[in-house]
Order: sequence, then C-alpha cells, then structure tokens
Amino acid sequence: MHNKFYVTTPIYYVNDKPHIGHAYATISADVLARYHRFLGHEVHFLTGTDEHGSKVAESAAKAGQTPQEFCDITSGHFQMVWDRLDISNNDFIRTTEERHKQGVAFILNRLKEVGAIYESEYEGLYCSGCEKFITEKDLVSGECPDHKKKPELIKEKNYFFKLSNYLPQVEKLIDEGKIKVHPESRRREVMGLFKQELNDFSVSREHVKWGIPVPFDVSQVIYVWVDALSNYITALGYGQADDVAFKKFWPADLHIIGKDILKFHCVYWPAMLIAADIEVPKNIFITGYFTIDGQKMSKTIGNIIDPNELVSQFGSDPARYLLLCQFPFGADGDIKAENFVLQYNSDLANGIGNLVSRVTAMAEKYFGGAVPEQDDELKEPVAAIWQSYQEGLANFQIDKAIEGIKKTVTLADGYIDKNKPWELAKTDRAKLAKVIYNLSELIRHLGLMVYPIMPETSVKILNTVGKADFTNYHLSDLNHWGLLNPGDKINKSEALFPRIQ
RNA sequence: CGCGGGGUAGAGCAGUUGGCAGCUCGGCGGGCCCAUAACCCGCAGGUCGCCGGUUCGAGUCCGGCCCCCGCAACCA
Repeated sequence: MHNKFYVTTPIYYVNDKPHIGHAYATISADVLARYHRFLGHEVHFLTGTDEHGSKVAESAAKAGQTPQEFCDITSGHFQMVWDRLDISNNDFIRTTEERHKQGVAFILNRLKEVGAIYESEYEGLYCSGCEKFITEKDLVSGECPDHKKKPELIKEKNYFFKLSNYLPQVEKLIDEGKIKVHPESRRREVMGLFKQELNDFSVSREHVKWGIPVPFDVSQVIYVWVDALSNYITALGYGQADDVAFKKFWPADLHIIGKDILKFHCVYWPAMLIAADIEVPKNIFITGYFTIDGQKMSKTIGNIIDPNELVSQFGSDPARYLLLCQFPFGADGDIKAENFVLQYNSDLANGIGNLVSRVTAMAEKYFGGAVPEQDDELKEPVAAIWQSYQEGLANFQIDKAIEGIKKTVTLADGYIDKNKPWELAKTDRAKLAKVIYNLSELIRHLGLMVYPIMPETSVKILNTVGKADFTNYHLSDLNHWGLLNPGDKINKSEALFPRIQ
C-alpha cells in the first residue's frame, strides 16, 4: 500500500476569516498532493472547517444568526478562497456535517467501552454573563471585565480522557520514528513535552450548547479536541456505514499543522487512536509562522493579510508561489508586504516568464517554431536538479522544489548568454540548432517542475512546447531528457507574468 | 532558574562532523541586445545578539546574560 498518499490540513476554526497562515498550510498540502498525484499515487487530500464551540455561538448571536447559518457563511469563505487558489482537495469536511457527528459519537462510545474515559469534576470560575468559564488572569479586580460581575466558583461534571495510560506508547512511537515529526526541531520539542506534566484532558462540556452531544450523556457536549481531531477519520467514513475510504487511505501519510496545535496532534491524537485501537499517522509536519514586518499576525494590530487580496493583485499561481517562497518549509519567517511585488517581478516576471518568452521567441525566429535537431548538452545538469527536487519533495521540503525551479532558470539564462544564439544565427546554424533544442527541452522540464506549485503556469509553459497533455503520464515518464522531437511545434509564449508597475 | 524554537550584509534566509562567512532580493559599476527596460559578469555592504571560556583556530563546542517567538486571549 505504498502508492497511496493521504494528506490533511488543519480544519480551520470558523470564528475567523481566512488569512495567509491558513493559506500557507493549505497551499503546502496542495503542492504535496499534486506532486504525489503526478508520481501516480492515489491521493486523498482533505481540508475543512471546525465549527463548534461557545465562541462560534457567541459570534453567531452577535451577527443575529443561528450558529448553523453563521457556520455556513464562514465555512463558505474558506471554500471560496481555496477555490480561488486552485486547491485540489478531494473532500472538505465540516464538523457540523452529519457524517462527522456520527463518526465522533462512535469514537466517543468506543473510547468509553475500552475504559479510556472516566467521569470527574471540573472546577472553575464561571461568569453567568459570559455563560462560560473564565480564568483568574481574565479578571479585573476580581470581576469579569465584560459584565462587571464576580464569577462564581462552580463544579461541573465532565468526562475525561485517560491520557496518562497511553503516553508511554506515544512517546515510544515518536522516539522510534513510527510517527515522524518534522522538522527535527519540532520532534525535539515534542519529546520535551513528555518530560513535563501532561494531564488527562476533558472531552466534554456541560455549559456549552453548540456542539455534538455526548452519546451516553446528552446533558453534555463533546469538547473541542475529540470533535476536531476526529475529522481526519470521520471524513473517510470511520464509524459510519460506508468506511471504504477509511480502509483505503488511513493511516494518514501526512498531517500538516501549525505550531500552536502541535501538542494536540503529536500527543493527544495518537493517544486517542491507540486507545481506540486505530493506526497512528505516519508523518506530522509543523509549518512555520509568518510574522509581518517583524510583528506577529494579529487582529488587534491589524496586519493580517487576506489571501483573497493576494489573488486579486497577483493571480492564483503567483499568490501560491509568493507565499511558499518566503522561507524553508517548516521554519518561521518574517515578510514584508512590499516584498511581494519585488519577488513577483524578480522570480516570476524576470525569471520564469522572461525565460520562456525569450526561448520560444528564438525558436520561432530562427526555426519557424519547429524543434530543430536533438542534443543533450544540458541533460546532466537537469538530471541533477531533478534529483534534489525529488529528494526534497519526498521529505516535504517544498523549498527544495522552488530551489530547483530557480536553478533551472539560472541554468538556462546562463546558457543563453554563453552561447549567444543571436551571433550563432549569423555564423553557425548547426550549433544554433543544438542550442535551441537544449533550451526548448529545458523549458519543457521547467514546465514539469512548476506543476505542483503553479499548476496553471505549468500548462501554459508546456503548451509552448506542445506537451501540455500529461494526464495519462506519470512524472517518471516525462522527466528524462530528450522527449522533444525534431519537427515538434513550438509556440511563442505570451507574457506569463506581466511585470507590475 | 517551566518547556521548546530563534537572534548571521539594507531586507528575507543558508551555513553539514569547529578550518578563508554564503544565497536571493535591493544598491552601485560594466557587458549584451534573443527576451517582459528583461538577461550575464563584477563591486560595495557583516565586531555572525552580548560577555566569558575551551582550542593553533569558534557562526559552529562549553558557561552566563539580553531580546524575540510558540506552548498559553482571537489564531496556520
């Protein structure tokens, strides 16, 4: 079963609008999904929205909507932006869907049956104005700042998950690499968590109304983590009548997550799966965080960038590229909004776009748009680039793929400058034919490399050399040298990425 | 002393086992004229967060300190 690939993004909380952090995680998953499809693997790519909890209910009330109406609208924002970004997900799970509710109820029952869940009491400060528990830190001179009331100390009955029972097994799985946590620095962070106190966690709430009822106690609602994490299997049909997809695709080959939810995915989730006797995910990749102009992204600072704006300004492919090229996959990085224009112009317009334009223009000008005789002068360097490109993506290093694309462009520009085709046109037609062949074939490779990251551009590039129809091929059929044949038609490319300003 | 990540050129980042500090963008100067005023070559720019230690030699190893970030409001 090594030719399937199941990749997930976090499910995004609907109490927020999509921002570039969400987009970064989702685009990354999309790149890997597209790459694996291109390898010929059977890919299942899941994303979705997390829709329960008191915050959602509050926001809905503020907006004068029912929680479900509110969720429909905000979940729609995510679906729309993924559509605009050409995200190729196979499924979109919403935690308010019936299939998910069924699956979660099944899981909770199962955890109860195996004795992983026990009843206990949660004690906390409760504000009747907020209708929720608040912490001491929230208090202003002993009162709830929103309602100017003293919260009462109350106890509520809750169900808890016996995390401690499973911690040694989870630690062992991660230590032995059965669950691979990437990058390495994050793996160390997770191993550090086991040395600290990790408490059993509550899986239900009595006062929250907007949620999935606990199947064995309807006075309670299932609390966030069991609800949210389970999406990765409920979407595949786990706990439902039709679980074919679950049998086929689980365990996940890759969960992509943000660092804020590392503990839940690397500790709680495997523990729940072990308790329920379900296989654990193979890889968990923690993405870095953007800071903007050195500052953390936040609503209060107001520096949040809407991915829709990027698409409107640059188009879908460039938006994808610009987000991915900021820093190595897995690292944090700072960005400046003004840099997007600079990078667009240098990498895309001057780099990829201009190269395709100059090569196809020369092919047309010197050989009437037909591929001249074959040659393999650039065969070796291209093979080397492919190797690091593929090794990189096999380890989820999207930055290596981008590096390969840049190297290919640099190789081609340098090759043109070295050989000066405009001089060969006057002095040495035979040599010119070889140079143009090498460049045309190189463009074809560039088109293939670009595919996972910029799918539309890939087709445009491959169209110029008449090789855009690759639906029935795998990458391994296409990424070796010499597939362009003498006489193949080359079409002069229009500007792929018009310069901005 | 809670745990973990990080501080390297104007900006964003690489730096494997300690051995002449690199990449991309931006700036400056040259070249070219096929191409989207694009491309190629060269130059400038760094007390590698601070202090101390080990060493023939430290961005890298050790100790201490400062600052930023995540775990821990909203949130990938």
